Amino acid sequence: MSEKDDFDLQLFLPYLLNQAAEEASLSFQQVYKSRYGMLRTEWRVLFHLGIYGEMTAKEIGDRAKMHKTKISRAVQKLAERRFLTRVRDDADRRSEKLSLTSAGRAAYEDLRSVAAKHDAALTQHFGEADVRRLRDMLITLARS
Amino acid sequence: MSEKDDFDLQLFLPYLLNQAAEEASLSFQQVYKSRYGMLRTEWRVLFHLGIYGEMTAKEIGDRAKMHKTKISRAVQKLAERRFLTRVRDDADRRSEKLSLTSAGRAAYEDLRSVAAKHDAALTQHFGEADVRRLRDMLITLARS
DNA sequence: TGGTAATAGTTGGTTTTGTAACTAACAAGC
DNA sequence: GCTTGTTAGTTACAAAACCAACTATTACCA
Repeated sequence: MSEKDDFDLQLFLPYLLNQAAEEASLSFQQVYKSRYGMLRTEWRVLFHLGIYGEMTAKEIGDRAKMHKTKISRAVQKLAERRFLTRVRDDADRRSEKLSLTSAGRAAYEDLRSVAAKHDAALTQHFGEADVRRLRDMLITLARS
Repeated sequence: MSEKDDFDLQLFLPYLLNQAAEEASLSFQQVYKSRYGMLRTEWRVLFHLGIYGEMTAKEIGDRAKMHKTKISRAVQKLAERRFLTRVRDDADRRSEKLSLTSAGRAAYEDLRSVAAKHDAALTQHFGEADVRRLRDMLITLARS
């Protein structure tokens, strides 16, 4: 029928955020998928180790708000591909210290530069102040 | 290792958008899931029909950028629950005109009011101009 | 200490998604 | 009309996510 409802789905923040997130992730996804056969959780783990150095699965999960089963499987994949090594933590033998191998670091550095370029491309049409404000608001929304 | 990398993952737009989208969707998700046992694709289809009235699966998919298999499954679920009816289109007998039943409309109206309140809650800490600019930028990102 | 509870991480089974092939209907050119 | 190509929607199989139960270890505390 043609009577249009007044609710604007396109402006509903959860919907809009999702559409933007999906679109924004697409081109980067193609790179880490085609170049390294990675999934989203895997590049995220890779990046955490690349950026922060040695971490445990728990620490990564806390920081990225990802469930431990996702992390566990991503770590397995990355370990199989020799992108990271796992060393039992002597201070707490339940957990393992994860860190990148040189192959892992090379992959990270490659993807990091792709990510930086991609981010710049995404924001190039906006003013600098707007982009700063956008990120601020997104951070606030992500924390709430 | 403790040398911190300079790349800031928390500011990387695809990552940040995803975190914000997930967080922002959470409370609304709890409602449509607990109250109607729906999945994301299902409330989206419901909303499209609620807002725009009679549509075909194709039209919904185009507008929401969702794959036709997702739509097909969501439509099946909603039809089983008697939230919508499917009438073969005589002008093009491959497709079906979908529209909400009164039960479907009631569910839509209920969720629409939840959505509106939720959206207001999400944006309440920002200024009006900022929210407008945020939505504009997200729309741009979603389209690119 | 010893016993209970909490935590790090893994595994198994179910649900959901993604992909490709399929059916039925339409379209266009000859 | 007939052939070839396209499109709407479904289905089947594979990949991935989700959730709950499990092991091993540590923490708490009487």
